[in-house]
Amino acid sequence: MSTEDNLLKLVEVETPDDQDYLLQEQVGFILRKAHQRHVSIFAAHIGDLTPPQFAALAKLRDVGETSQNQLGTLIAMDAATVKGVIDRLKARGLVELSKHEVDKRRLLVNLTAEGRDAIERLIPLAREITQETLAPLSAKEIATFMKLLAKLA
Amino acid sequence: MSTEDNLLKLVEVETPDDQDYLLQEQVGFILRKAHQRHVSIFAAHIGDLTPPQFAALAKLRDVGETSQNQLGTLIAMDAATVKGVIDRLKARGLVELSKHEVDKRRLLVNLTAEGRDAIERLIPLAREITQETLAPLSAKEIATFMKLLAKLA
DNA sequence: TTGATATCATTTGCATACGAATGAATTTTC
DNA sequence: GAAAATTCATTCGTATGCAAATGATATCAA
Repeated sequence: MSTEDNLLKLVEVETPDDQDYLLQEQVGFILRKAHQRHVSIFAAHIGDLTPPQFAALAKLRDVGETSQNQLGTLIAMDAATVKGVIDRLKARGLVELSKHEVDKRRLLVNLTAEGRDAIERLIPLAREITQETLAPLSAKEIATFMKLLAKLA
Repeated sequence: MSTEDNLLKLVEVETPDDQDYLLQEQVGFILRKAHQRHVSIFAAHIGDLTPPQFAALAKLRDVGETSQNQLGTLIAMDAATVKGVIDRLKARGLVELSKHEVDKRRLLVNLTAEGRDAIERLIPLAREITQETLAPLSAKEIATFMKLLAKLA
């Protein structure tokens, strides 16, 4: 290999050609597709609730009554988004709202009896959703993948 | 360990307790967060274009003129979604639309000169976005993660 | 104590994302 | 070649998702 060839190769390594950019190989693009697939699997198992709605119910079950904002933090939703989700759950009678006695800014959210029934009933289906989402991977691959995915989230 | 303990353990393995369900450990939830983080990184590098808009431009650069539907397939967007994306790109003069001469159903989409300039200019930034998204992982971990993620998408 | 800051919630505006319904054009099938 | 099925695109309705602006309340600091 000539000196010029080596120089060319060096340049190539440090400033990749635009031809090299393949959308289908970028993390962001594949991440978006993987998420889409999961949402689709979710909808096939749980038709009458969205993943964010489910997340709100599941988290309320874990922590009990909290403020709307705090719930948003726990399920990674900003204030504007969580409001819409809670509004819809309230309209369906799955959660109830009340005012914080001391701090009048806070809007407390809690499961209703019906909401509690719903989330208990749905958790087994959620397990299936997780399983089906991970079905293309072996048990060992799942462990590896979850560890790395967690680092990126 | 007593026979009863063993029985209990067996039952537990096959029908996990609802207490075991932790939202923060479910693929779907973490996938959503990882995607959110990526979008946030994207926005920090490329403020005037969204990831779907970028995907449309990048794919048009790869394949040249295509129908709107075909483009949607290539970038994993349904017909309704891709229409909105293309409408906005058209309004900004980055793509142009024309009718297919033979098949009158099809709406052809292509980059304008400005659109081509834009995508060429943005690709280096997109490389940085990919790098920053994957920054929490080592080179070896990146290879493993991308392989497994691709299986899920 | 009051003035500055921070927090909680709401609203508006914009951009995906997708199911379902519709209409137009093409292809398949018999 | 006509009927049936398919494909392409649009529209509508609903649901995230987030930035930015606003208002109410709470906390901090001088």
